[in-house]
Amino acid sequence: MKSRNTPPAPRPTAAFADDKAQAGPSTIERVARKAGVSASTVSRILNGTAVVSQAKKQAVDDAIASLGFVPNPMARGLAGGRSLSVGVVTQAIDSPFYGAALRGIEDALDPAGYSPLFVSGHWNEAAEARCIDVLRSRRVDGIIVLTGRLTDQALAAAALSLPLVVTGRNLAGPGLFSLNFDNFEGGRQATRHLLDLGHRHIAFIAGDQDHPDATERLRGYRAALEAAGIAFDPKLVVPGEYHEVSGMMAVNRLLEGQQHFTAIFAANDQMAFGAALGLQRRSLRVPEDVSLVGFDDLPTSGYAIPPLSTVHQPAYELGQLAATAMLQLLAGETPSVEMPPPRLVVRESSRRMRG
Amino acid sequence: MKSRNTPPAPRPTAAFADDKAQAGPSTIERVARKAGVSASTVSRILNGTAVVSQAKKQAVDDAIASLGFVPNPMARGLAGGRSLSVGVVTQAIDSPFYGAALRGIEDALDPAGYSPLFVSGHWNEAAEARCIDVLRSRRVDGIIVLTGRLTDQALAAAALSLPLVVTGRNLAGPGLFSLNFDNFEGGRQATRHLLDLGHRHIAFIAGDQDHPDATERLRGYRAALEAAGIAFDPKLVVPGEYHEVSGMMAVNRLLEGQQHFTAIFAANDQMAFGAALGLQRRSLRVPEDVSLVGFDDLPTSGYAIPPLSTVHQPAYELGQLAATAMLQLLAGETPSVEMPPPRLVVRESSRRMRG
DNA sequence: CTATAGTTTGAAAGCGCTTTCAGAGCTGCT
DNA sequence: AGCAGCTCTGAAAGCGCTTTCAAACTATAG
Repeated sequence: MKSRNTPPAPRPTAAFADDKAQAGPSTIERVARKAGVSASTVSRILNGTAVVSQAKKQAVDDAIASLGFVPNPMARGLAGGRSLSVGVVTQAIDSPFYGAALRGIEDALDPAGYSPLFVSGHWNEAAEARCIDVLRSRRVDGIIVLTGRLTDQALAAAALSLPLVVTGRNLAGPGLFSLNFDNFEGGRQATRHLLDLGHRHIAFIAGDQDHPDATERLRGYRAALEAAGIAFDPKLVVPGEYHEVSGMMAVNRLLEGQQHFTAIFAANDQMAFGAALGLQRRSLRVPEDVSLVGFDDLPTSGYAIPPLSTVHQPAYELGQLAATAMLQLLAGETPSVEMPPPRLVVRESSRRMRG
Repeated sequence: MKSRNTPPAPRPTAAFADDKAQAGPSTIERVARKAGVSASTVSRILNGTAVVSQAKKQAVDDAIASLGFVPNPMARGLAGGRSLSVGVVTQAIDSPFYGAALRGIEDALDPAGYSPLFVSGHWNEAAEARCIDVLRSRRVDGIIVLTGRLTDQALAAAALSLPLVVTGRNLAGPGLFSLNFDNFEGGRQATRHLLDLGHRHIAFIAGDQDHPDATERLRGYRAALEAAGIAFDPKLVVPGEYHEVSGMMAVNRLLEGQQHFTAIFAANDQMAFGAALGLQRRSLRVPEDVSLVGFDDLPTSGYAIPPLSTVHQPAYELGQLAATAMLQLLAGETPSVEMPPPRLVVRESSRRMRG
């Protein structure tokens, strides 16, 4: 039979045809031999690629079990042209918000045999672009981008060569799916809540205006105000950058600007914490003097002092849904997932206006 | 030249020997052809495996650049028997503490060409054991276990087949390295700080006693007390479970037990936050009525109300060091990294005893 | 009982790389 | 000049799997 070139006598790779459980790591070949079939058949059973007689299937299953065989993902990837892994570009793996999302992704991908590959973009466009390259070089089958700063075009371009799911945008295209939380509605609900409590002078600590989430939340704030017949006052809106310090500085700015307000809506919880601290430093109490509402509902928000009223963002579900959408994309289907609506969680940082 | 078997005419795989930049993804073969050398030479240059003449190296480098060639990690892994990836078992990818450590790992592994594979064990022994299996099935080259509940034997056993670095233990063995923070000293410093402020009745909210970290912190507390000539009072020690609620319940327990105390040392920041909330609910102010010290120094601890005095744990560095140790293990060296000593960060939750 | 259309199976090629192995060029010595 | 001892390079085998392709059966029809 096969007779490759003879010159350098091929060394005997598997000299003995014994199917004793020799120490070496089990290969598909070993399983095949033990079950008395060919490697192709084992592969077919493993992947459900073709019909195989019941008898052989049983024999192979037994052999797999007794050998404790686990297919080598690298060989699989190389031969099959797929890596069974999906890349995840996150902004900060150490943020409480993204952490939960990552867990959701992990949990949704696992049952499908896919595994996530996390890389962090540190809120930086160039770094994110690099992340995409890294992931591509690792031959991932698809990429999930959690929010981020990349331009829509950059994303669309990436989607040309690889299925892509992105959160925090509204984008569509071939091999591209986006999953967006209703930030507008969330902002509206938070503001509406303060309005319902009788507040008329509500300050807003905004997030980075380059970001759709941030601008949407602001839009929600304005919409609620408008619906209540209250004029929008730009002086009550101060910029922030989504972290604690900027919340604190925003409060200082508000106070130094002599603005009158009885409530603050911060575009995320971290800024709300900073704001609370800033208020405390000026001897203003939450919620006695100022009501405070955040956005995100971080795991710790319920234990802040005082426990923070906030708009719940289902980070874990977001991750799950993104991963599910990716699996659908990978299967050639059109994703059919949808984000749950925003939900306000009222705790103790907001209360009815005195008086 | 070579004449494989003729029967089923081998289809022409690369019929033309043109080195025009054909669309297909670039392979080492294409680079070789373009540079006018053999694939082996390219591989040698890529890996620095052998000396290659300067001229050829230059030609190859140019070819690589112009083709934008990136080696396929799967082929590499398959051929080389290494995956260039290291598994990381974390407890909760969404915990602020672990998140920072993961970032440290990522940063340290990257320059060496290795990439991390994160899986979470959810503080559950069985889940962690499964994680190890998953990682093994993904053919990682080594595993880093961040704390966790696995027994020392289980870890030692795993280390037999794969280099292993584990944090929060003191273990050693072939292919096993452990990296431990000095929790005893941290506990001592925190307690000592309260003692220095004049407190004599210091309660301790303990962590899970199955955990070395927790018991060590308790030991530090006792040691500091003893050094100050104060008798240890078991009634001032209440159990907790490292999360906010348990801190709150601990305070309730203390108060309901009519214990007299003017300060609390919580075995981690999350419990300290819970304790602060519990105190507030009983109208006790921090630090006016009760001083509070935590342990960990989470990113948010500086923005809590009041900003928390705590023992700083260098989570990011921990990750970096663990990864560095892993790289050394992988290189066959004996790891030579060491954890920085504990450092107390004094903020506003602790103050001198009145009177 | 033979031609025909399915089924089920195995051989072998190949995924893109690493790593022997041996040959080709040189150098320096006798 | 002749040969040992280097250094540098290419051919080819092989990592463990998937996937044609064709052979071997089996069932159905003529």
